[in-house]
Amino acid sequence: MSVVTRRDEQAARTRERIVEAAVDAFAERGFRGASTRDIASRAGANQGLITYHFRTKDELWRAAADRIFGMLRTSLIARLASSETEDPRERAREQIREYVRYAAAHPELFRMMIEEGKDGGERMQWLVDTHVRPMYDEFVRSADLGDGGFDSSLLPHFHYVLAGASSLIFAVAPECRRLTGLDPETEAAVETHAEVVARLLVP
Amino acid sequence: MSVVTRRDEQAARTRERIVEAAVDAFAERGFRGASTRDIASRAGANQGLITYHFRTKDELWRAAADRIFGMLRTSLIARLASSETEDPRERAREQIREYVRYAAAHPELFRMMIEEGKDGGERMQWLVDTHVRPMYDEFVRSADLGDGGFDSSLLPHFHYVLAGASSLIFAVAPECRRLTGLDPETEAAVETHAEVVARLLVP
DNA sequence: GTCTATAATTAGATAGAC
DNA sequence: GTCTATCTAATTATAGAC
Repeated sequence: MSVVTRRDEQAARTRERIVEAAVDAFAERGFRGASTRDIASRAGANQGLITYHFRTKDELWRAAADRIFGMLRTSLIARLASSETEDPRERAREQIREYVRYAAAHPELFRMMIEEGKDGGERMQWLVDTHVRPMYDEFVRSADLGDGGFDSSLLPHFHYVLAGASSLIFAVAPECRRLTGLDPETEAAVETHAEVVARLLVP
Repeated sequence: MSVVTRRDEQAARTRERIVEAAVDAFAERGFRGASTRDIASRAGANQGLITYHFRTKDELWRAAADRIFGMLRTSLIARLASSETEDPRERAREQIREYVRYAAAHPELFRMMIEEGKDGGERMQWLVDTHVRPMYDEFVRSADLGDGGFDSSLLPHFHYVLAGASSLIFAVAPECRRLTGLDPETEAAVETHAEVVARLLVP
């Protein structure tokens, strides 16, 4: 049947570069603000290639979203498996710390959630159904186990408290630097933020 | 000198309508995503009028930002003055609840902070210097007084934890509805969220 | 002051050479 | 596969009639 040629590999690499450039561009400027010409330029490729590999800007956006959320999922799963402590509260804290560390390393995710979540458009619906709901279900499950189960009607509130408290400082890192003088992207700041959030949510 | 004519009043009302439409449009779509034609259309006015009243899209954006942050400031000051409890911790909680209520009523503010704070552009710098820093200074002052003063290097973290935890659920209300079934814009949900945030931050 | 008409850019998508 | 050239539509800002 099909044979993987050198040309196929080169094309796959080009496609990858475009997706990575798209992740950055969409996170920085949003769907409308990012232009396919700019994305192609960042990837060192031609604008026509975007049409060739992805057909439309919308499909390119979906490929970028797949990449962002796929990375989060594998990262969280890896850490969950390697947890060593027995105390359920300390385990919950470590999970929160890991979530904060990911938010620091990948502010794109939070920016994309805000960008699309604020309106009820098709991209938001696709994002929720495809990527956010599986993660939210996991959050609900671990919250139920971890704390002996509190009023489940509070879970949506806790979810958005956790997400907002963990991510905002990294999503607006340039603002944080100018406003407070603190660079939230240093490792020390990330660990401090992780500890603050973990201790507030699991006292 | 100058006399306020009926025509002046009409012009002032037109200007106001344009500013209000701009607040909505910029919050929904960001600076790039919002078009002056759309803003004029929402205001029931002509696109040429934006140039007449504001010269550029950038100046219109500044007028919209002035309006958003001006409303927050007057709202918070009014509530601070009317506080009745003596217990400093309960006073701090009431302040947080009021912040959450404002975030619920005006998700535009949070959306604008994210939209501009994520890059280091001129609009972010103007926004921080003009509107955010005075509010942050007030936050630092009241945090020092309220809790007998903790490590001040943690203040930036607490600030962004408070802002993110309070605002995210309302900033992405359509997503919240689809993901969890909860409509965060109902009064009951707002009060629940206010209580959750206040109790987490001031146990 | 408010409007219409339009100039100058820039966008996403297409066609076709190589 | 990758590129250049181009089409159509939408953008901000301007010019000028009323």
